Amino acid sequence: MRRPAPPLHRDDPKKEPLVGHVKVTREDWLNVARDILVSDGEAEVKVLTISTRLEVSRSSFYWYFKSHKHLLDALLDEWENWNTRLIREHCELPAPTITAAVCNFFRCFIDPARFDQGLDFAVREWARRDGKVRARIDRADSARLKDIAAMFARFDYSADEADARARILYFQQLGYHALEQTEALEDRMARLPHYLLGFTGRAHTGDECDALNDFARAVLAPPQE
Amino acid sequence: MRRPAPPLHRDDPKKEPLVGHVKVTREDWLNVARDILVSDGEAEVKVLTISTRLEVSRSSFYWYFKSHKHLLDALLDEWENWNTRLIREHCELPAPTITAAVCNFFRCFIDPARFDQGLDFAVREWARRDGKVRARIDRADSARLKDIAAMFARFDYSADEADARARILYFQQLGYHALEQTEALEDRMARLPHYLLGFTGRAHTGDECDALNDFARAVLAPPQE
DNA sequence: ACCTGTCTATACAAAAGTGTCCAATACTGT
DNA sequence: ACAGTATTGGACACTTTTGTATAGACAGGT
Repeated sequence: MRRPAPPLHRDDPKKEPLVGHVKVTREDWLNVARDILVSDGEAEVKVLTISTRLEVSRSSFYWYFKSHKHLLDALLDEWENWNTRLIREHCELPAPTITAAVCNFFRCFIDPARFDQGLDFAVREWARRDGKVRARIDRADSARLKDIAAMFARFDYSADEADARARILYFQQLGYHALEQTEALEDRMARLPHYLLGFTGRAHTGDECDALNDFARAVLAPPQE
Repeated sequence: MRRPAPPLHRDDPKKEPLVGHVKVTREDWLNVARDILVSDGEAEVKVLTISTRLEVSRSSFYWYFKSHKHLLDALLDEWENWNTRLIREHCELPAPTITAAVCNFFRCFIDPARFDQGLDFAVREWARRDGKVRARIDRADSARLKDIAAMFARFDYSADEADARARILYFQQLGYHALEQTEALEDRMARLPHYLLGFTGRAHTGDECDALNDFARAVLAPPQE
């Protein structure tokens, strides 16, 4: 049914003879794919779009990646390894006080060369329509919370207290929206000690606006009785 | 080039004769489309998907909507009218004090039957890859901020102070992520008075963790000098 | 000069999605 | 029951996108 392709000739003399043409690598495909993922979302990560931006033929893609799905998997691997490892490293930095340690944690997010917030949010959005991605997000969140809790535990907070403060810090960083999308995390937030609930934004029933007063105090101060 | 379709017969006796078959309306198409928009994002709002869920033929769609694009436009109109009007109405509710008025504002978001946060975020995500949607989001944000500022102004805050507090309240409600996606709003946040910047999360450079202490005080208290 | 492995281009196939046409069907009023 | 209108289904055309087959181009070693 399928005829063999006719012989091909590079018969367009106007076309650059590839002199000085920088070779496209697997990394290039990944980088452009990641850019599109962050700026336009997973649905826009298309083989044709990337190949056009790289100015190579679409089919070259299949030399580097088995399929479109394998590219997306590679992006996910990259994201999970990089972002989660960065948080762990920042949490493990030596610090004289818990306040200094929390500041180290913040620095991880402030420097765009470190933690890639855009990528993290893009993956979170992706997870909304893909259960497997959601599972990886949840796993990554668990790992990160564990690392942050370990940071508090180094300064003699009890396991429970360290855990609660880790959730608050992480939530504050991700913002309300990320939490909305991550049911597993949301469930954990719902079980926070009552006196720490105020500034999570969940306790704003109208009578408790004042509860927001306690952000830094609640995170850094010793536990109440 | 196109042959006329052969005559058709409903020749499958197993098929329900549509007795008791509730007629599908334009509203039904819109409702399912909105559900998919909220749960899976704009890219998944497809004619075939909706028609399958409604258990009608795909082509029936074109009786109610001129095209796929017209459906998306209708969803956008719905969103803009409903959510923005709700915020205005809550801001205009009579209240004895500014604290009570802010609590009214919060109620709008707490009750899921009122403001549809999921829809708002879905539209914000959509806006990331569509300039026209972004323009409508920005217009809606401006209108909402104006309404919130008017609420503060009713309690004798100056125009500038009312405006600053409106931005803080609205930002707190949308969360960090929504702000990230809305350049116009972000630009306005950057021009807030310095003494109100602390708890926006933008000032966490490490030395200023304590600045978060002032949430309710900054929003509700009289201006500092 | 020739071979070999690596990368790229063209052609083809197939699937999914949108939009159009028209006949079939359901509903409404008489 | 009948006619006319509103709504739906089936076939088709077109586009976008993924995936496959195979030949061409190129660089380095022999």
